[in-house]
Amino acid sequence: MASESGAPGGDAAGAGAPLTERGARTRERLLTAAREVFEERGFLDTRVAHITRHAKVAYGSFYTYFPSKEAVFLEVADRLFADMTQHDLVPLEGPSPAARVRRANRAYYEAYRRNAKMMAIIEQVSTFNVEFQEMRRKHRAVAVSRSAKAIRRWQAAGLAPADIDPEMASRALAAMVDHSLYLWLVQGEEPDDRLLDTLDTLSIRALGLDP
Amino acid sequence: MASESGAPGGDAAGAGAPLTERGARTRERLLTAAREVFEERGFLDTRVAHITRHAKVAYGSFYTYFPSKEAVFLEVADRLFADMTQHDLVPLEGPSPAARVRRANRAYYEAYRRNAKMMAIIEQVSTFNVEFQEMRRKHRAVAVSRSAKAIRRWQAAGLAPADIDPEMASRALAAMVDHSLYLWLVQGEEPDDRLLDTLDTLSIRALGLDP
Amino acid sequence: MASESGAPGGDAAGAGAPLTERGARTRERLLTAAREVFEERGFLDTRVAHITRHAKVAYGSFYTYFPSKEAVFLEVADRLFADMTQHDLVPLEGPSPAARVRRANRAYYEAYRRNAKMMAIIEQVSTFNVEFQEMRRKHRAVAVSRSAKAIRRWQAAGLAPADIDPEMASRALAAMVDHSLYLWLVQGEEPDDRLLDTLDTLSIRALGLDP
Amino acid sequence: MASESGAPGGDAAGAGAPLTERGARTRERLLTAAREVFEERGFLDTRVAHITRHAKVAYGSFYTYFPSKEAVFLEVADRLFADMTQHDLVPLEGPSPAARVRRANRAYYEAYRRNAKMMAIIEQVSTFNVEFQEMRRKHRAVAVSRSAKAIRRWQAAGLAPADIDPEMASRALAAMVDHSLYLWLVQGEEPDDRLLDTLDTLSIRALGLDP
DNA sequence: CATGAATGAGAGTTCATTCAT
DNA sequence: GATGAATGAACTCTCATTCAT
Repeated sequence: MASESGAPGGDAAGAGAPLTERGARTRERLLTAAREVFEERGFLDTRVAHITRHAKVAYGSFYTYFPSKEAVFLEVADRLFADMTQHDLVPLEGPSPAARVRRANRAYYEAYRRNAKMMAIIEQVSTFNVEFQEMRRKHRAVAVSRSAKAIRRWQAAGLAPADIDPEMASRALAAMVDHSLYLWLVQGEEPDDRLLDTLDTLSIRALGLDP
Repeated sequence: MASESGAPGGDAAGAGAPLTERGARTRERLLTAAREVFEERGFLDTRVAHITRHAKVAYGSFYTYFPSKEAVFLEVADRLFADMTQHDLVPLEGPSPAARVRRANRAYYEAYRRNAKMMAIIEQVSTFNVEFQEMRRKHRAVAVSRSAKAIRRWQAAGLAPADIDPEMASRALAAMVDHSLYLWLVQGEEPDDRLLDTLDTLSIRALGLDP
Repeated sequence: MASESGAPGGDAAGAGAPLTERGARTRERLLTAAREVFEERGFLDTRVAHITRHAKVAYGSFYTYFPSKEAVFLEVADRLFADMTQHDLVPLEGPSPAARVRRANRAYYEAYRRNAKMMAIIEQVSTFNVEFQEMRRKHRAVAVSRSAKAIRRWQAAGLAPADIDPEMASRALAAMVDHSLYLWLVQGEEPDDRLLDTLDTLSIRALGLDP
Repeated sequence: MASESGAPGGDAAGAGAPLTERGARTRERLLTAAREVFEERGFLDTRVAHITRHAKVAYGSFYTYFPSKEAVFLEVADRLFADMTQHDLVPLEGPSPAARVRRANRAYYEAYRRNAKMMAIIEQVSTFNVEFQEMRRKHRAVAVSRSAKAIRRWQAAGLAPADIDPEMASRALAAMVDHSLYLWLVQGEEPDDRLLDTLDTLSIRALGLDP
């Protein structure tokens, strides 16, 4: 599956990976073009012809590298998720739980803003493509369980109240941040920069952390 | 708003409201069938033929009452929103802010569960239909401003901390509840009934209410 | 055939003629509306619904009086031809052949102008409806043979050169007048009132008449 | 003008000019088939499927080269007009005005007879397609102004009476010839070879030329 | 007679995918 | 590999005509 093989050379696409230098370049051009076109028109309104035209590649060449429109999208999304979860790799150790919540929220916000257009399309595809839903579910699960682990640690250290369910709380708060950003940055809900502060404050209060 | 233009009596282009009893029945059959088919297959995979077959009317009869697939959907969604927001009309006066938050969350949950399948489709359509996005935005705005007003009242009464932005907080918490239910009831995220309690607890804590 | 039964009460339409006073009025309303709508939108773009709406009559009532869209059109055209050929009945005796040519041309022009919109539609229908072509052919034949007879008389009286074929000449000159008016009044060819004088002059010269 | 936008090389919306030899052949097959089918069934009764079947190509291939039925028709008509006006390029210098009128009439007659079936369809389309009306108007204007210039020259040389309006006269006579041929060759008016001679004679007499 | 709903055979157009060169 | 033509199953919407009330 694409989520396991983000790097070129994997067998994500189902079509033979390019062996030559030239092939690799063409494939790359198609991927870049695909992302740009998807962002511009959405998945549904994107035609394979749009992608090849944008990539300045022959129509037929598309199918040399990708077995279908879904396949390119999956790979584009894969790269995006790599970018989105990169911040998680940053050492989460820091001065205080509250500070770390704030930092994580901001990092996610930055990543979201950077990829807002694709996030919109990802949301779109998630509504009808089961394979893709599964991919998202996995990504979410990883993030949620990481947060849950942190909460559990804080509870053990007496920094967070014990009556909170770590899994459920991280699921709910992730949903809050994620969807708030979606409504703001994708659906164009009236922008308001107080929102970010509010998300921090609510998260911290909800978890009973010392601000 | 859709409830004014989509309802019988409007003069949507090319389709008219039925003038006879019989026509009204056919229209109703189509609406019911439409909802059932949409729930079954999603908006994109629904064909007008599916709807008419399900309603046991001729293909062409569909266009006697609706100018397009989008139009029936809008009307189906309109009815759904009416049902979803009905609970808001319940008097919000109650024993305590925390109790009222719980009650509102539960009411929303019940409504969501009742309409989960359609909510999925509504999410789908929202990702590509601008007109429909606007309709949802308005519904959200109404709900959010109502919650904000409540928060403001509680702040004035000293029942909630003053440093919370009522608008932003209600936006964020609505997003939390809404999206958590979406991931659970629509996307099939591993079900867990602790989630509901967690949503209540987090909401109440986040708002600094006395549990 | 419609051309033989222009008056209500004939069996032109194939549907029973109206027996009651009320029926006659409805039928009349439909005929008037039909003409107006045909003139406005052309035959092809006219829908039966347009006609009934315009006549403020129920959709189904149309088929009480006319078996098809073609049938109303035929009857509308029939009335029009009656108006167009009325002027032929005016005694053609006059001071001189040239004067009579002029008078006939002007009379035709007046009639054409009066009915220009319908003439356009008639031309349209003639291009695909064989039955209708035949109707027009008959009308033309009558007019042409009448003119031919006049030319023959003038030849016998020494007022026109004998080397002209009366039938062919009247066919050709009728075509000239008819089509010139068509291009002018229907196709919107740059209007020019010198055209009428030219038609007279050319007709008279072509027939070798003393102006 | 159609000859600029309809011809290969234009970028008519949705359809492109073939880039390969093979594509050019397919396009040509479609054009030929289109003309044959149009002649056989008329514009209105022609289906795209008829054309593709006749050309032995897949249904969809039609839309590789033409954006619509109208578009092929425009291009077929364009080619026809090129053929119809070819004779105008023949040097008009000749023994006498009368002889040149005769020659022009005969050349037009030959062209008309060669293309009679398509002329019928062109007439049909002209009655409802505005774009196409404009195209015909332009072609007519060119032909008429050329004749008018000749008449003017003859008047200057004293070969034609000065009281004739050259523009109007050439419009009227063109209408006469055109429509007479139309009624004969298209509408199947009783054929008569005296008609051609009569058209010559009337034209010459009408213009006051020395036979 | 009047009314308006019901019918369903088309027709044009799209576009992912396959294939020939 | 690259190129672009070829394919044809869908799908939506129209509208003359028929029918039930």
